[in-house]
Amino acid sequence: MLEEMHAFLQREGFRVLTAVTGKEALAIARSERPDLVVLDWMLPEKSGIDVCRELRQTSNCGIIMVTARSDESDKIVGLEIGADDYLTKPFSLRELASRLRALLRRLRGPEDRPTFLERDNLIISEAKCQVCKDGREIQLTPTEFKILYTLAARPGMVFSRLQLLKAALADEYMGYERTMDSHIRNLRRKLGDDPANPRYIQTVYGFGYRFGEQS
Amino acid sequence: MLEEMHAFLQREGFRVLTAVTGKEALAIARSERPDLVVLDWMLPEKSGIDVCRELRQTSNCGIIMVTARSDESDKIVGLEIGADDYLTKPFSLRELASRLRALLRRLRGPEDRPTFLERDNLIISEAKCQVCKDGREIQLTPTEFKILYTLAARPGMVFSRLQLLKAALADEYMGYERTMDSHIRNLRRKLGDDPANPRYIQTVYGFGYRFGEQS
DNA sequence: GCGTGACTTCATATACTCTTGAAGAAGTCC
DNA sequence: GGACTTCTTCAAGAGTATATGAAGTCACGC
Repeated sequence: MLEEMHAFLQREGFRVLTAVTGKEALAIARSERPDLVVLDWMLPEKSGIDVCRELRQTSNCGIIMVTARSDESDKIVGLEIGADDYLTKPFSLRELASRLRALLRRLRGPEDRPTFLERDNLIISEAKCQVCKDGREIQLTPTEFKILYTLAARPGMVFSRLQLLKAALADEYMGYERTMDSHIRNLRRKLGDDPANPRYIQTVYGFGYRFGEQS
Repeated sequence: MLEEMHAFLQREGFRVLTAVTGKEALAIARSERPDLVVLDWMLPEKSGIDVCRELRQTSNCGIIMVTARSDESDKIVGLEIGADDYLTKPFSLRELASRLRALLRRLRGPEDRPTFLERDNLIISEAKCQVCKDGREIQLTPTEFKILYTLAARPGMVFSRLQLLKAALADEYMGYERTMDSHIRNLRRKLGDDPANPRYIQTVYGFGYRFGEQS
């Protein structure tokens, strides 16, 4: 079964390493640092559960447990102990591959941002670098766009002026912090935001700015 | 079944919102931005698959599909389209809860450091620079916020006035120590803390202040 | 070159926060 | 209870942060 799985996953485009015992698995995981681990519950020398627990102490990799034990309580133990998914034999290899890909997507997750954000009556499209309000396009400069996108990606979260400048321009930006005030002013004007009571870009005195959470 | 699930997950500590149609689900997801979505394949008006696809365009939330269709190809479609997990009916609610928790663990990501503190009926969010009591936001000044955060990060630990001033303002603060008394007074007033018998910010005579331990 | 648009800086007005000290209340110790 | 220390309260002035308009710098295409 191990060989079958190895061959199939390799054909699906994964780079696969295998181990026969729990000890071996841990050793390989430590040296090779895989993105994903497929773990059988029943292993010689060390149970899959123990391997899972030990792995979790040093690694954030995705773990899918695979086993013949279909008891509900076993599944729950596996999941609570740190596994991301739990498959009961028999299962299809294609399903395993799909679950691995889904998990991988999640692991890589936070980086790949959605291609557009919809907030209130604004649509912010990263792919097109364009912003629409009520269906009408608003012309923004590149810097303004990046600032707005950074803010709108996490509504309610407060960003300092420096954080925003670093996000919008170079990461090593070392200029005048008040520059951000000007960009914010221009953004608010273009978005039709009332500075006294802003709907989109709100000032957080002493900290910076945030994108307003709609209620 | 919807009601049963709602009740069970609520008992497990999740805050649950429900929708009966796909359209409704999308509307709620957009306005409430849930961390997790449990999605049935068969929905009136819009299929779970469509909802999943649309959700993924704007949201990075965890999605578990739940369905009576146990076809391998259905599972694979669901997973490839953006769902994180796929459960076939009948399934146990306890397993669902475990899978939700596993997914949540993954969503919250590698930075295991929580960005907010929850004390008693207060929620102190560092990312949002905002404090809520009983769900209502309390407006604090930057200094007040930093003092409260410092205290609440270590309940029961006593901080001297100077320590708190250095934490909240510059580390080289060299002013009048009694300044802290004013900030504490303002904080207690805003938090609704009775100075004679404070619940949150307690005076330690001769030493300083501490955040009250609750248990 | 010159004009244009994008970004930055500056000066000023305005808004908000922090600090201060003194008086009185509360706590501690003998 | 008395003497002493420490804490709370208060309001006004000093101090700091933000908004805004205008002007300066820079790169790019014509």
